[in-house]
Amino acid sequence: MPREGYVAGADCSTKRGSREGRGAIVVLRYPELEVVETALYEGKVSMPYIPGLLSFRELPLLLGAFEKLQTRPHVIIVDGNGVAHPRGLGIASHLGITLEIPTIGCAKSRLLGEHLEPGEEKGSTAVWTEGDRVLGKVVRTRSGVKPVYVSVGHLVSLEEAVRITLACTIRYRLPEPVRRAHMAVSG
DNA sequence: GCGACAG
DNA sequence: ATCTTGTCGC
Repeated sequence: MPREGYVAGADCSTKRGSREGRGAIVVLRYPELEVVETALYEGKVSMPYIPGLLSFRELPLLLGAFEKLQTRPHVIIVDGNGVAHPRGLGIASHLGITLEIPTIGCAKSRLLGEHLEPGEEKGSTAVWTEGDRVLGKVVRTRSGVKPVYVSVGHLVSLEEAVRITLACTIRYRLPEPVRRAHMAVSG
């Protein structure tokens, strides 16, 4: 990720009791964080949600949204995990490998592993591990608010992942790119 | 058998 | 993820 460029956020939503799903990728100018493009895709999901198999359900929706995108982002922050996965292949990593674009995993809750509670101050982090393996970092993006789980997706270091995540977070818990993508699929 | 479990 | 009212706090 250059000092300046395009950061994107990716997220999905699905209707309950239906196979209808939506995937969105929103591109923002970095470091200004102004939205420059929003791509929304609607399609059917073919799998139920099963912990560890999220990609089978949501990756097609994200790829559908990406195909509509005109701007090629330098990095994509995905709502979900990267290498912090039972097989080391969460949806963020899967998307990055498929597109050959750097990605970061940013989950709202823990799929596996252990960690200490990060400090209450914005910017505080705690190492997130599974046995001897480092899964990522638990990051406090806002003071006094539940932290997010950041992990390497693809072609980015954990340090860069955390740095970019914090640089993209202004006044909400979730980094702007992911928050905008969430708004696009649900709001 | 019991508890955990991204979205 | 989705359902779903009021409520606590800046």
